[in-house]
Amino acid sequence: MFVGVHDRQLDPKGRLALPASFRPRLEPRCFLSIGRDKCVDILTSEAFEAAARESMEKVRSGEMSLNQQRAQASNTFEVAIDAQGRINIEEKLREYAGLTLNSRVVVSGSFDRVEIWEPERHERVVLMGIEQIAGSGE
Amino acid sequence: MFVGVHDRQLDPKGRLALPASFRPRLEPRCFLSIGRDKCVDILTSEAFEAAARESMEKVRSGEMSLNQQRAQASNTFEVAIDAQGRINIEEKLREYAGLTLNSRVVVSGSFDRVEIWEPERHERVVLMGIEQIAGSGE
DNA sequence: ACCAAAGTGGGGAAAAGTGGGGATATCGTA
DNA sequence: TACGATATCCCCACTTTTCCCCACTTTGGT
Repeated sequence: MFVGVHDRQLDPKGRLALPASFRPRLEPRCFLSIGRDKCVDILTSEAFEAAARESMEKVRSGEMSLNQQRAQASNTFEVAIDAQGRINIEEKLREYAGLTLNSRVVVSGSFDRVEIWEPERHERVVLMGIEQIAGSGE
Repeated sequence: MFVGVHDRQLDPKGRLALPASFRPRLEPRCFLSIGRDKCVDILTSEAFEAAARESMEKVRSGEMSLNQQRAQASNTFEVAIDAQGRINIEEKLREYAGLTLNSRVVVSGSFDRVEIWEPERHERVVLMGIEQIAGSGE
């Protein structure tokens, strides 16, 4: 399970150093995709394979449209992890999540996957989540 | 699995450089065919063989007409990949998908196959797919 | 205070993408 | 059948991008 948040610098070349504790499960390669609420998802190879198979099965059975499969596949990128534990984040994904070169980003564990966030956006969604947790006890 | 989108130039001779990450699975030769929604499908030899066998089986069992098989076969072309990783796209397929010589095209992974699109058309189908994904969560 | 590990930045080599020239094959026509 | 025109394929060359490697800085632990 992936947990915890980590502040990171997105370097001028679009590279991001993964938290050391996440690396063993993501190496040697992982999959980046657009996540819900404008973040970038990092999936392990296993998780991606399972998701892709599930989609193809749903298309075959008519539960999912071909365009949905196309959207999912064209917004997913296979990336290698370099010797320093970094990945490249494609321009398309950076744009989707509002990530700027040469600035701070938040890398956040979310149990079954890792998410990359623009810091302010992340703070907002976490605050909303905390309020819901606190409120639910009353 | 094939994932990701890649912008490419269709050169004056009708040649298209395949994304390097797709090549190992498509070499030394692959099959081009008319795809759904006016795109060109690229199939691996294995995927093509499987599709052809399935069609023949369906014709035998009466699920598919002989004319459908004829249409499928006559719109499929076996193509070689040159030393630079490029394929030739037949005029017939270019016309079907609205691809123009000397202009940009989109090469898009779709898990089990690769698709070649006229850029605007591709953007439209992906947007439709995203809307359907977003809508299905409610 | 030192050492080890993690994070950050940049330069250079290698690969990917793109365009074009020329040899070879194919077809039509004289 | 010979010839010319056309198309196809193969190879070479240039440009751009990517990625691999090295090195410095920072952090945390002993």
